[in-house]
Amino acid sequence: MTRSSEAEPATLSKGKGEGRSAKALRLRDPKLTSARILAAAKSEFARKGLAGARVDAIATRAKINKRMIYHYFKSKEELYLAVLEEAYGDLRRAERLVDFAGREPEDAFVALIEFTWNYYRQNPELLRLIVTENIHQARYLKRSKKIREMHSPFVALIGELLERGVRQGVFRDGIDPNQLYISIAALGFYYLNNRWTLSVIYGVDLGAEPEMEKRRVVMVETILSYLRRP
Amino acid sequence: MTRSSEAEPATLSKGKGEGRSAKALRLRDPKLTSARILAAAKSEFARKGLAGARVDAIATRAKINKRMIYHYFKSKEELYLAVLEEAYGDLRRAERLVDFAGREPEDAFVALIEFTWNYYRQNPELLRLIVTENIHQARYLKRSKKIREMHSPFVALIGELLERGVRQGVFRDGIDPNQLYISIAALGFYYLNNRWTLSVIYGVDLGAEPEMEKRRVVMVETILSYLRRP
DNA sequence: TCTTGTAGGAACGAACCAGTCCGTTACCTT
DNA sequence: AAGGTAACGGACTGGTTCGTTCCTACAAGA
Repeated sequence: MTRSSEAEPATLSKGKGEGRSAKALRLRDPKLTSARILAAAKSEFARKGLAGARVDAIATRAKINKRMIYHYFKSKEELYLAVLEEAYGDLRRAERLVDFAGREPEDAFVALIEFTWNYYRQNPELLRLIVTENIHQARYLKRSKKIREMHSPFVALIGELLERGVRQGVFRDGIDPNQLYISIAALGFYYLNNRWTLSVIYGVDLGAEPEMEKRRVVMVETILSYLRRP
Repeated sequence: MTRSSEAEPATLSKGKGEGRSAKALRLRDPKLTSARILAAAKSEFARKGLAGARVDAIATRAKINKRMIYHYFKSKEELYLAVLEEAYGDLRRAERLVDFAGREPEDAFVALIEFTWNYYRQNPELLRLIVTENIHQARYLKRSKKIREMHSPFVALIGELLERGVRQGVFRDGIDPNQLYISIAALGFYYLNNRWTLSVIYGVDLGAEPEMEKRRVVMVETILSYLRRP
């Protein structure tokens, strides 16, 4: 019953150091194991919510023993919080990578809106997790210290862009950056998250590409109209 | 008929030696009982989601025996669907009661936006239920025949208002009523539902009145800017 | 060499929980 | 007035689920 089992565990090369060389096939890989648990948990929690998620299902999906979940994360709830933190962290990291240098305010806003839209589209699990956490009135997120440190770079950026736009005479004055960012998020988030019930009510598949594309255009136009000086 | 229902059943005290005498005291009241179950279930499902809700908790809250839940509704899931249908029905009924007669297009839109905002504020449970149902990708709503018949009167109204506004030269052309209604809903829905996590992230209580009022103003201004001819 | 951390398997137990059995009683119809 | 049915209740059950326990094994760093 030797454990030659599957192919190699992909040797998650996470850095440069890597002094061990020869032993390519890692039988024990704490980072990989906990990463696998996290990935499986993310999927399960996003799909079923906190109460609906099954720890056994996460173990099966991660192809590890359930015991390992309690080894790395103390409880179902701590695992859930870890998943949340990771998902938010990924978003913030992606936001920081967008390059707005040298763009005029209006162009920058278009890029910002489209980044948000695309990120939401490509990361449906993040949206589900946020929604789940709001059902719990952010009870778990409140516990997290990491989250509070993870400010979005977009809010400050929006502040700067608004200022420049006003100085250039293209944007109206007195817009609140926080509220604006919420509006941008809202127009995409609501659509993507609620498209299931909306599709039933309207009798249209809002997840289909033509409808999705329409939404992107409406989002951009709505925000730009609001920004422009009347 | 002499359906004298409505009368107060209230007294559930059966230990009393009080003779039966007056027939006013109803011990059995199917309508009231199932209404109580529905109300309790609405609260429980909204708070905990479908998986998180406990049938026993619903029974306790409704002050009835759990057996009655299965008497009136066949299962937890059917009860959940009944709750959803009722919540949607209430919304549609309220929408139909708004009077837009004689208003100019722009005023009518303001009224429509504010109605939506106020209704969402006053019915947080509806939002939670919708969110829960979307986690399930509208699996239960799809089963419902009632829902498909419950078209919102607002979509047709928006179509008319847009047309009149365009004819009057105050609105821009080519706006999609469906997308517009989604935008209006989105700006309020997202804020109210996600204010828990957003408050943690921003470090501000977005549920406080000054912030809520700011939101209302932003909503109206955003939509009107989009409507107005550039 | 020894210690600690990583890993798997199997099964348990206690709590929990949706749904049912079985019996009783109020109310309506005839 | 009788009889049937719908409304109700207490207690229970069979299955599930989180978290644990006991056991074995081995990898790697000290």
